[in-house]
Amino acid sequence: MNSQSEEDYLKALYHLQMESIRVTTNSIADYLKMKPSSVTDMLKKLAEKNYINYQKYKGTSLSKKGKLVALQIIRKHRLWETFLVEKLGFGWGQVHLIAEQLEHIKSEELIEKLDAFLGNPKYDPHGDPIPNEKGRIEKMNQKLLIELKQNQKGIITGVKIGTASLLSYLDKENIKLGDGVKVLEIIEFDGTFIVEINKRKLTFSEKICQNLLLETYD
Amino acid sequence: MNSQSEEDYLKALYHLQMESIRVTTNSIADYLKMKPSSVTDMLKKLAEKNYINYQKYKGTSLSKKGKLVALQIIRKHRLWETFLVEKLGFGWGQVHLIAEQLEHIKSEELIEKLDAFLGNPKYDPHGDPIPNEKGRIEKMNQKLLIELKQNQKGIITGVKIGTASLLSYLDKENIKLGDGVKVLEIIEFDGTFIVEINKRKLTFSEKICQNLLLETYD
DNA sequence: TTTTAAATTTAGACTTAACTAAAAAAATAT
DNA sequence: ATATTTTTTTAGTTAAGTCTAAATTTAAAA
Repeated sequence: MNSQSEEDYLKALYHLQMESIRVTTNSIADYLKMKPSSVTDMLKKLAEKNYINYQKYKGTSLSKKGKLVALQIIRKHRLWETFLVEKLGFGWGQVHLIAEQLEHIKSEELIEKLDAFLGNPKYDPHGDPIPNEKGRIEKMNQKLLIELKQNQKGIITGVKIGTASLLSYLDKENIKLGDGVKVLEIIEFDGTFIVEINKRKLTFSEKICQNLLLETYD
Repeated sequence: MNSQSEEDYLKALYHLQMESIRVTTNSIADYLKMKPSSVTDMLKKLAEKNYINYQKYKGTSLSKKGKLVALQIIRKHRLWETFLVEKLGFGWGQVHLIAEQLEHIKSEELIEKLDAFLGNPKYDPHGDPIPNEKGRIEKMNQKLLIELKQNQKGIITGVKIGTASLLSYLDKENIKLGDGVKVLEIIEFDGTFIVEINKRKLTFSEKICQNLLLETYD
């Protein structure tokens, strides 16, 4: 059985590995808001348990075993987020901290029953894919809004970075996952997009377009 | 903010206080499967925080403040148990250990939304009352089956002690909360009850009758 | 009432997971 | 190629929550 702390490290490792294969001690410390010396201690422990490949001064990567554990925690996190939004009516932005706690609850059966209760969802409320019990993730054909050309269409599937301020802006404008988007016009001068969502005409800054993920038909 | 361990002690104190007002160090140690010396340490800490009234060698009782915290944890525990049984389809007997973990999740909003989602239930799947946000518990007029006379009727509301073997027996016989019971006959020799439940005639040993709680009409 | 037994507390040790400060290794700049 | 800076590790400390063993207090028995 793994401690909460061990699970947090494995999850962090997984996320940091998305960016670069070799993960440094400092980047983990940054991510988890801890001191590098604490990270070193834990890395030794995780290496001992064969969850990571670790060599002094050389950085770290998840082993197959460690990656599986990380994906199972991410699975739990995303299923709980889905529950909180779909069933309890929380907003996009409010669920992360709670799911961060719930993901550590120990019970295989619980998570499989929760999965079934939610209808075996493939994606969480932020549009991130939910790994299956074996850690498999289904990738989808996603693009950022900013990559689209005039008159192209897509369906909102998530955000690139789930900043609270972005999520609350989307909430306020009543924009949800699954909403269809059509690019009406792109203003060359400043990269602003004029789009249509739910029959409403909206103006998105370049920064917003860099953060909205869409599934496109192409 | 209270630690998980502190919460466990407060909850234990509450349950032990149902039996006798002064709770002894050893009884707590027994209940929590810890050593008495560990209990003493924690009692000092809880006294420091004004959650309990504690005098060396004299036993303990919950303060008003401590009782409220205990009741809020019990509230969470019972709401989660209700969720697990009603929504996820767990059986009576399987939910305790999972709820024991879930009860420590920190979020006022979560628990209020969960409560609403469940339809503000008054009783959990074991028939135990669910305290409200302020720690108020509604008592009901409950009797043990063994207290009934011939021809009296009642509705099953819970069990006195939720032993796994009793719960699984009830599951097997397909006996659920809310089922009506009528006492057809009491065998004087060994205290066996012949009862009718869902139009079926069943024989209950004295021991079972000592553990089945009913709401009666009198 | 004195002795013995049981309950409780104290004292000191251990584990986990954090920390600070200093040493060592690696990377970068001159 | 050497000096300097940055990164990483080591060594030692701390806090929470547990433990064992010994000491103390209270309760029960002779």
